[in-house]
This record gives sequence, structure tokens and C-alpha cells, in this order.
Amino acid sequence: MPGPSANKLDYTLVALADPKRRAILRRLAQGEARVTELAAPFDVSLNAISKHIKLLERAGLVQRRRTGREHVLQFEPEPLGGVQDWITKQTAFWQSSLEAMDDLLRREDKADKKIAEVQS
Amino acid sequence: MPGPSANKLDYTLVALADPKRRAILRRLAQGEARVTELAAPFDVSLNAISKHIKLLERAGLVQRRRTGREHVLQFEPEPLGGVQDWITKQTAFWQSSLEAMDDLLRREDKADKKIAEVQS
DNA sequence: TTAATATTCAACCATAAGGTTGAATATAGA
DNA sequence: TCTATATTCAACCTTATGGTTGAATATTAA
Repeated sequence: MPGPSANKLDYTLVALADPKRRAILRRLAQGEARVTELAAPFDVSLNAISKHIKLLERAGLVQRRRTGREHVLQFEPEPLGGVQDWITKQTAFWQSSLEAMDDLLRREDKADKKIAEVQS
Repeated sequence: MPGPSANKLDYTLVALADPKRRAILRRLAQGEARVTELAAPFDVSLNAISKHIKLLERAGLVQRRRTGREHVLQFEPEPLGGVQDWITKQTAFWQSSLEAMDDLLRREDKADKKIAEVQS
């Protein structure tokens, strides 16, 4: 989706949203590799993989180091922390809301009992 | 990205990759809401938000319940677990590789010392 | 220098997202 | 029954992805 106003988290999630890119990251988690090596397992063109790597770079998930004509890619886990933070906050919000609703239901229950007492 | 071969995780990550959709999820984490309510904070058309909600549904991140003419949306946190699992495995792979490399370096270091001893 | 290797760049195509407007549907309310 | 409200559907536009092929660049090796 990223237009001109996209932020880091957007880029990270876009980068992770493709199975080939996730496979590339898994591969890089075991150690650096060159573009050709990364492309080998896939049955698409080298150019296609080159583009995938660019999206991973944009997200900060890989870093590139040139050694002569070879480009060595390295896995950079930091942006994954941003995703985890978002998920953590999101579920935290949700759970606190559930607890709040629980309280509310409990209070309503008490009120109902009071009314029942008065009416009985 | 999802073509015909997209899986659940793909859909989840695509859904999370847009800030408006994340904002909708944050809103829904505090409690259910109707489409119009969800659309209110944004300066895009109701139709645009309707489409965003559809992508969230596709990912299983929200559930829809119709009450007369109103559609009530509810947050469904389950798919977020899949994202967390992936990240956990990815970083686990990476750390074990780092440790393996560490061992390797230590061994090489020992070997170097032996060589140094022999040569001295 | 010449030839092979490693990568990107450029141009192109198809599909999915993200948005718009206008019409269709369905339900609620006067 | 009319009319307003809540949502989706359909058609269209633009941009980003994901892919291709062919050419350009840079570096290594003969």
C-alpha cells in the first residue's frame, strides 16, 4: 500500500506479507547470502528476487554489503520488534476492554439484584 | 499481494499493513461498532472504509453480525497469534544461528591458538 | 583485452489496493 | 406507504506489487 506517507511499520508489514520474502528472511536468519544464492530456490527470475530484496531493505529487514561485484545480504531483526509491539498493545487494549466490560456487567448485575430486592 | 495461492498469514499481514485498518482494529479492541461509526474518524468515503473492513474480514481479524440494517463489527485477535508465531520462530532461528556461529568462531579461535603454539 | 559473472536499471504487463461516485438493497420510522 | 438511514455493489481511476525480458554496469578471471 505505501504511498508517500507510509511509515516504518507499514513498510515492515508490506515486506512480511509475501511468502517469498518471508522465505528469504528465514534463509538469511541462518546466515548471510548473496542475491544469486537467495534467488536459487525460487523458480522466478533473478530480477524478481532483486525486487523482493529491495522491499526488504526498504523495511530495514535486511542490510546490504557490497564485496566487489557481489551483494551480501544480512538479516536485520529490529523492525520485527515494531510489529510485536503493535500486536502487544492491540491485545492489551482489547483485554483491558474485556475486563472493563466484565466490571460493567457485574455492576449491572448488582443493580438488577437491587431492583429485584426492591420489587420483591 | 494475495493472488489465488495466498494463505491466512498473507491475508493477515496485508490487512495489518494499512494504517487505517490498524486504526479500525484499535477502535474495535475497545468494543464493537457499526460501519458508520468506524468510518466517522476518517476523511474518506464510507465505501472506502467498507472495503477496508472486507480485507479485515478476509484475514479473520473482525467478525460481522447483522442487526437489521446495521452491521456490527467485532475484533477477533486470533490471527495476530499467527504473526507472533512467525516472528518468534524467525528470531529463534536467527539466535540459534548466531550461537552456532559463535561456537564456530570459538573453535576457530582455539585452532588459531594451537597453530600459534606450534609455530612459536 | 576479452569474456564470463553478479546485479541492477528500464520498460513493459497483469493484478490487487485504495479511492471515488452513483445506483441497488434492506430495514426503520413517520 | 413514503422517506430516511445503513450498507453494499458496480464501474471506474490511480498507484503499488510481482513478474517478465533485454540492456547497462561493474568486477573478476582468462
